[in-house]
Amino acid sequence: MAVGIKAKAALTPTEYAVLGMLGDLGRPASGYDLRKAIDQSVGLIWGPSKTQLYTVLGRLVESGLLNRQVVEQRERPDKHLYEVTRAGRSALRQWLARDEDYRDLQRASDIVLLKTFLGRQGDRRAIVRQLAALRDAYAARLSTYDAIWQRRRPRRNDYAGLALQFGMLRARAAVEWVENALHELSGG
Amino acid sequence: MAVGIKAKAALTPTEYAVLGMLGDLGRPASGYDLRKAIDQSVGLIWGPSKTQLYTVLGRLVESGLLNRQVVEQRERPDKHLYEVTRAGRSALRQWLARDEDYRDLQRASDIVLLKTFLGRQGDRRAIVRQLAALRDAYAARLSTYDAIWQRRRPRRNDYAGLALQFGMLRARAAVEWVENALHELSGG
DNA sequence: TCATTCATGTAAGCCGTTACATGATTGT
DNA sequence: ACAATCATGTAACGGCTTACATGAATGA
Repeated sequence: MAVGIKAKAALTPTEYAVLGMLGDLGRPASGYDLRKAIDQSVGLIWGPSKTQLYTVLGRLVESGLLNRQVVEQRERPDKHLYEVTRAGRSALRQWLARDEDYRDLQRASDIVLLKTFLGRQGDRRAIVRQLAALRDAYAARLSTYDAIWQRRRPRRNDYAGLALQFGMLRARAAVEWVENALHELSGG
Repeated sequence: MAVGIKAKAALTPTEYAVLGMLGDLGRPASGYDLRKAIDQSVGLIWGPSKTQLYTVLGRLVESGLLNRQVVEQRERPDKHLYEVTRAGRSALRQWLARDEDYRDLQRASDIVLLKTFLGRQGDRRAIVRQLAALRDAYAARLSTYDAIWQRRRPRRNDYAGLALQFGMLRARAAVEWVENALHELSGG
């Protein structure tokens, strides 16, 4: 066992996103670099604010999931280069394989999407399993929506009805996407 | 001006959700009642946890947006009945009419959806305006996605590509829904 | 006998946002 | 002369989650 390192049971999704993004880059990067990389890719799915990024990097170093090298610079603040440790890769892989709680569907969906984005760093079957679970959860949600939709009487300017439709559309889009993703990942 | 009441500049979306839900019910309700009502309706869009609900109700009373009556009960904890005040209705109407920041699209989208749900308590044109803005923001996001999609080379097990597709699907679904909603609200 | 309904909260803790701080170099 | 790029953070604040607490009545 390693000494002097606090291994937390689980990290926040933001921490995994940062860890995963650094792993995806495949080379050491500074917070500054990382931020730019994130903005152009995962950022659309999951992104910490600028200051959060630095805080998170610090936390990950403390947990032993990242290595930090300090590169001294003249006339500039020192640059910190971060690299994923073996423990970091292991933690990421475990998280990628761990099932989510699908009762908070919005949250679960965001997380599974993030996991999919980082999927090549983990076990394909685990991702597939979670995608299937996500599909089922959305399907269940869809029938909930349908039930509500049925026992609703039509009215003019039906704001609540419109909001409901949005939920249904979203759920349907999610199911479609998952079906397709499963096909790509199982067949390919 | 009212005395002894702290009027905050703006509330959190959660607070507006609670305020709006209570307004939507149209009758005084306890936290307990409210929670059940929320679970079956807005809950799918926006829902505070159980304890948050009580905290929020307290805050809204302090701000003068809700009235609280205590109903004494034997053998049970006293029941607190909440009712929206005139100031509360006014605050809700102002929020429903206020434009959002669409740079955080996920957030903006959730909020506009919530506003749509509560729309009948506000000015229809303001809702329409915000829906139009949301559509534009999603359209912009779509072209961002398209640009990224174009300059991406095909590969096997393209996890990142799958995640990207999800974003695109979602964005397209959102645009479609908004178009339809605008049609319903403008035409009706 | 055990879970559910009714009915409310407090306490602890933490993640994340916003504002503030520094400062040289390079391009317009 | 001004903005952007590079490069890092701290401080304050606050909302939200999770765990804990109480307790009678009712139905399976």
